[in-house]
Amino acid sequence: MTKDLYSIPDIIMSRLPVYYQHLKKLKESNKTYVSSEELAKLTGFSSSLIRKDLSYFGTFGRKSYGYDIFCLFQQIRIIMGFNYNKKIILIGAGHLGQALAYNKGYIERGYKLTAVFDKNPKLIGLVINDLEIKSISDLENYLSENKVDAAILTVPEAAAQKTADRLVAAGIKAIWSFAEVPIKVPADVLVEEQLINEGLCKLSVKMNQPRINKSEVEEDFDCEQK
Amino acid sequence: MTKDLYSIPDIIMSRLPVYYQHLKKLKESNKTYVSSEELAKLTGFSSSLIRKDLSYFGTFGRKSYGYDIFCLFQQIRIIMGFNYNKKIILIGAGHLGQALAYNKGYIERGYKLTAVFDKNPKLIGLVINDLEIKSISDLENYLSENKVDAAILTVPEAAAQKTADRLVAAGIKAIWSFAEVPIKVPADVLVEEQLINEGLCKLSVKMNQPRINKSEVEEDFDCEQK
DNA sequence: TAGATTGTTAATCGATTAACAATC
DNA sequence: TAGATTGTTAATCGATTAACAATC
Repeated sequence: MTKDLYSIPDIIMSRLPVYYQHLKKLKESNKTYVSSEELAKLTGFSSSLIRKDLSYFGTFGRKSYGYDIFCLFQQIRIIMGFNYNKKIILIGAGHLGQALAYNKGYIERGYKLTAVFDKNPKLIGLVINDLEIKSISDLENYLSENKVDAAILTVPEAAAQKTADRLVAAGIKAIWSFAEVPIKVPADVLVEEQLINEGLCKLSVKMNQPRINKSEVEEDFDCEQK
Repeated sequence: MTKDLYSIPDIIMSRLPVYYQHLKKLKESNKTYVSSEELAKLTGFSSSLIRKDLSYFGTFGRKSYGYDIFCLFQQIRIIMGFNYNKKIILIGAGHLGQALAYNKGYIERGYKLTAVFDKNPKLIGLVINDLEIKSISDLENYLSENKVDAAILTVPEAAAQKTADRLVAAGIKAIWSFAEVPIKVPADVLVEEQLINEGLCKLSVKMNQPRINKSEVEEDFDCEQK
C-alpha cells in the first residue's frame, strides 16, 4: 500500500536521483532483486535508511529476497514525474547552451527539447542537434503558439534576470537556470538553480581539509574584527 | 577567534557556495555590512541558521551593523580553498567538455585548466580556449611531467570507469566526474559526481507535486507486490 | 539614548540508526 | 528447516529555531 506521496520529505526526494541512477544500472544486469545492503554499498547510504526511504513509496521488498529492481525503478520514475511528457526550451546557445542541446538526458526523464533561442545573429539559423536556433525576439510569439512546460536558461549573467522576467511574463512556470547569479521570480514559478561550479567548490573544500586541519588559516587572514 | 575549522559539518559546508554566490554579488554593491536578516531573504535560510553557520568561521559580525561583507567573503574563500592554487585537466572534449573548457569559474576558485585530452583524432590538435587538445594516449606522459591536482571527466559513459582508472593509476587524487554512471575509485581519491541532469530531476519532481497530490499514482502503476 | 543586530543557549524538531519480530 | 532480509518501532543523534542577553 502506497502512502501519501505528497508528504515525502525533501531530504528523501533529494536521494531519489541517486537511487534512480543505481537502479538504472542494476536493471541492465541479470539480477531481479537487490537488497538494501547491496544498495547501501552502492549509494553510501545506510541499509536502514534505504529501507526507511523505500517504505515511503510502497512495498516492493520481499522478505529474504530484497527489492524488485524493475518495480522500484518504475515507481521512482513515477514519483519523479518522468512518465509525464513535458516540453522544454533552451535560451542561450553559447558553449554551455550547445552542450545542453546535445544532452541525452531529456527523453528518459520525460522532457522533449522543442526550441533553442539566442540573441546573437551569427548563431540564429544554425542547426544544433536538429534544432534551428531561433531569434530571442521570437520568444513571446513562440510561447503564445506552443505549450511549453519549462525553460533552460544559459544566457550570460548580465542578461539572466531580464530573460527570466520575459519567460515569466510569457507564462513559463519552471526554469532550470545555469546563470551564476541568483534570479528572482514570483512565488508560483519554480526555479532550479544549477550552480555548475558547485562541484568545483566541493572538490576544493575536500582537497583543502588536510591543509585547513594544520590550521594555517588564521595566519593567512588579517581581516578579523577586533 | 576562529574555531577548529576541521569540525565544520558537511551540511554547513554545503551552504558555503550559496553564501559565496550572494556575498560576491553583495561585494559589488556599495554596502559594507549585511545583516543575517538580509542574507536570510537572499538565501532562503533562516537568519538564526545563518548566524549559527557564520559563527563557525569567526566573528565577523558587529552588533547592530551586521557582517562585514568583504571579510566574510574572504574567509569563505579561505575555507573553500579558493586562495590555494590548483591545476586541473579536462578529459573528453565533446560538447560538454568544450563547454567546460570555456567555463569562467576556474580562476576565482583557484583552479587553472592546464590541458585538454580526447581520444578522437578529429579533435586532437584543435585549439579550444587557447588549449590544444592532446591525445589521450599522452595522458600518462603528461601527468608524469606535470603536477596536476584534479581532473574533469567528460568522456562517454562507456569509457568513464576505464578513464578514471587510468587517472588514478597516474596519481590523480581528485576527479570531477560528469559521467552519468557512478565510478569507483580507491578510498584516498576524491570523486565529485556532477549529475548534470539532477536539476532536471528536481524540476520534474516539483512540477509533478500537484498531480501526485491528486494521487493518480497508484492507478498508473500495476507493479505492486501482492 | 533607543534601536538594531549579533552570538549563543536551550528547546524543538526532524532525520538516522539500531534492533528485532515477521516471514519468505 | 535455517538463513536472509524486509518493514517498522523506539532510541539516538544532529540540525534548526526561538529567544534573549550583550552591546554597538
